Amino acid sequence: MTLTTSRSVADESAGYDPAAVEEKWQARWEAQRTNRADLDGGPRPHFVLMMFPYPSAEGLHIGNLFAFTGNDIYGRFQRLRGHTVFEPIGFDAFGIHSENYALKVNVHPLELIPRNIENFRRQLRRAGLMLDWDHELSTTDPRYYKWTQWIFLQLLDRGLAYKQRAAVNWCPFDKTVLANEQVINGACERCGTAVEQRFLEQWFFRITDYAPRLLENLDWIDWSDSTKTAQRNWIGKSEGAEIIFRVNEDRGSRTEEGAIRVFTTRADTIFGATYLVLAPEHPLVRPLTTEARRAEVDAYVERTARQDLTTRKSVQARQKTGVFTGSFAKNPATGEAIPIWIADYVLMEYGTGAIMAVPGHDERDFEFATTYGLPILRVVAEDISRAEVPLEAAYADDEGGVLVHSAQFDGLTVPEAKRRIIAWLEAAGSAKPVVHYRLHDWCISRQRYWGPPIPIIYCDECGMQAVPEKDLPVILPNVRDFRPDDTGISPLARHEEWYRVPCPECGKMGRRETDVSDTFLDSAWYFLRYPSTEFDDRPFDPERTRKWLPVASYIGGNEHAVLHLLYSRFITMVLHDLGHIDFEEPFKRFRAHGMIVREGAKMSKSRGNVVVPDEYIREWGADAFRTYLMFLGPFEEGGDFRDQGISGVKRFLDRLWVTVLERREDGEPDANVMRKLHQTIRKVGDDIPRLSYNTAIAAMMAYVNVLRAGERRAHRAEVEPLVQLVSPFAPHIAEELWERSGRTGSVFDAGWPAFDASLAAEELITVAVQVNGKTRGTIQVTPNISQDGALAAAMADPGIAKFVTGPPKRVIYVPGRLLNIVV
RNA sequence: GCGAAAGUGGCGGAACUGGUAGACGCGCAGGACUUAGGAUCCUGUGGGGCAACCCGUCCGGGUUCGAGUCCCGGCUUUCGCACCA
Repeated sequence: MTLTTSRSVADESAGYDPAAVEEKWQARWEAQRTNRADLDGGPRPHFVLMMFPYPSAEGLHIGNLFAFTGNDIYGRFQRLRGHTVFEPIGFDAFGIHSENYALKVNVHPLELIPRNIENFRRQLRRAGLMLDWDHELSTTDPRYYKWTQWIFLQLLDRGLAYKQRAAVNWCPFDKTVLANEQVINGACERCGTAVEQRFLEQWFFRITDYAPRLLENLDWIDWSDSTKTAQRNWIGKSEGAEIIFRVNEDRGSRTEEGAIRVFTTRADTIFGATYLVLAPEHPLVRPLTTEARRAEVDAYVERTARQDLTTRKSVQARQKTGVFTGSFAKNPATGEAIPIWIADYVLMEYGTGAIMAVPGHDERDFEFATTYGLPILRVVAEDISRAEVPLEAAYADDEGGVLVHSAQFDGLTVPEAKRRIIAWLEAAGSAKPVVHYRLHDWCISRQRYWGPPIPIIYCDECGMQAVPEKDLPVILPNVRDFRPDDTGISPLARHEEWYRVPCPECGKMGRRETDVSDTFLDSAWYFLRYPSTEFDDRPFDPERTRKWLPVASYIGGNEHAVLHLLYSRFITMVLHDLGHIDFEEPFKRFRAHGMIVREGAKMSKSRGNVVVPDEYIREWGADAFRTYLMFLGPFEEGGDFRDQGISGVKRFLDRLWVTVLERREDGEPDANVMRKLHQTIRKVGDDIPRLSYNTAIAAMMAYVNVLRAGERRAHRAEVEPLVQLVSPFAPHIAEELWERSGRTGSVFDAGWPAFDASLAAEELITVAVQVNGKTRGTIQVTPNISQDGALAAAMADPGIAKFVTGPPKRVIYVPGRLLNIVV
């Protein structure tokens, strides 16, 4: 990268000096409070939200800035359209990320985070975002996390928070538990270490209670499809039946222990269920194991327990293994006794932890049956005539086939058979229709230091007590020794002076809960806090909330599709149900932005190809940098950052600058130019709401090219609206040019230029002429010309007429676009 | 394996509900102005052909007057989910 010769503001014949212009306007915005929204009095409120950043030591990265700029352009546009736009900013500063970094550099997070935030503030100001700094928040501020703790208590009160000893994901590197959503392919999403299974007392939120609603609302909220699909998959609804298999009937067992409940989505295949499989952790494994099989079964159970989740769940190691328990169950459809096995491919955490195995129609069961020589029956066939064709692989199609070898159900289609067989079994008391979700309850406790303490006190007399609301916040103490250890107990537990506290009920000495809550709880409600940051006696003011929420436009990365975005929806629903807010979906519109790569490759510190925004802004200016980021490609798809490309955008801004400054005030504007102007106004105004920023910029570039063609100087009426069009993208230069056009006040209070369709209409339009579908030329005609008129005009063109070798068999005329002559 | 999206010049990318493929920009080539240019301005730029023209949107079929766009089959890439019963 080379430095362009810096020009003074005085020498402006070829361009402008972004540093001077941008500094001037950033200072003026600050002094005149241009970017502050009047939250109480402002008309037509419009809340534009961007995912608040984690204030890392490295500073703002390109992905942040890409998202923020895209959001800012949308917000500025809405403001120009007459809305009061609230564009707040905050910092997601709690969490393992910060804590691990603090440990690494050996600086306390209480010192580190304010420093990082200060750097972020500087960078965000320099980027020219229309941020309302009056409502800045940080999740680490006791004034904020007081209410994070309050939300916990709301859930606790409603029975939606509970503590349970459970198998949890434990990261041995970060030394903490992880939510299921934070485990990727059996590894910690943060450090990549293989996650272990541990049994610990943990706090959970009953998000599964909300699974149906979280799923159903996806049908009507205006979100990116990719995000909705990701949430649907994560919630993972599957409809099926629970079927009861009686066991050891020969021994006369009729107790509950004598029954195995299995979950299946393929009740239609029950005539092909030739064995059962229990998860090794299943409580019935022990009672069902016969003496003869005990040693082998115990060994297998123990082996599985030792195995870490990565290996167990990994696709590579999916060699099916299992052991026969020695017991049999009765297939309720056939009445036959079928063997009961245990195998680690059945997971205790899903369904009932037990399955009926149908090797003929399930790949996993087929593989298992093949390995252990269990019978494989065909009960579904492509059609009746193939009923006796042996299966070489599982036939798992659950739509196309028909039933065979299934007694009175033979010949039914699979969907029909599902209904009929479930009903038949239900009548006999051995089945019921059931819906299962993959979604698990949200484990929110973390055995770490850097988070909001969970507001609970344990008393030997009174048991578990919620910290009374008047005692909130429970302040996170400033302790020097916050390194987590391998015990699974929070570092706060080592600080007796903090955790010793009187019981709020009886006053005797109790002890505090020493776990802190998950960072994702902090970020699951921050948008509710923004409009109400000045109130300390309530989490969100009812008036303000009614006026500003739900969020009108939310923009963020799709990496949060199942974490932050799902949790936010859940917390919002809970607060709605508790009567605190009158809406149940937090974000009216959400759009996922794309990713920025560099020279076709992913950016990463290890590759050393990270774009540092500061450097580019210093050299090219924030306006050029913003506009370039938006010009790279479709906002929702991201783009490829190439260093050379930014010069084109800077050139565009320079040409804009010169054109506006050289404008003439006398005479009349050119009708042709005005036509292009209004076409551009329409195009940009259409493109911005759809986030098609790259094409909006292209249209403005094309218009500047029109203005600069030939020797003429542009008229004021031709350039002034262009300054308004550019302003959401390049706010500083727009303000400067607005002022230099003799206007007073901010361009952002000047409104959006009016579009006049009559001015945009062309007098003559170009119609493509095809002969037999091949384009042979164009004709210039009036827009309302008839088909015959267009045909006559085409035939008058010798270059076209020569292809018309006979009388036209057919003529197709698409008005204003195309004429096709078929001969 | 399942699900979603996408394959267009040397490159990033345009093309609304099927209607002039390649807008806009980068790069490149030539020219102007210059002591100079990695500044600025002008011109050209999908491939082939002297030309008339021909060929071109991952590959192969199809529907249509007309297909980058729709349908069928295949290939490739990216991103989710992944022994979920």
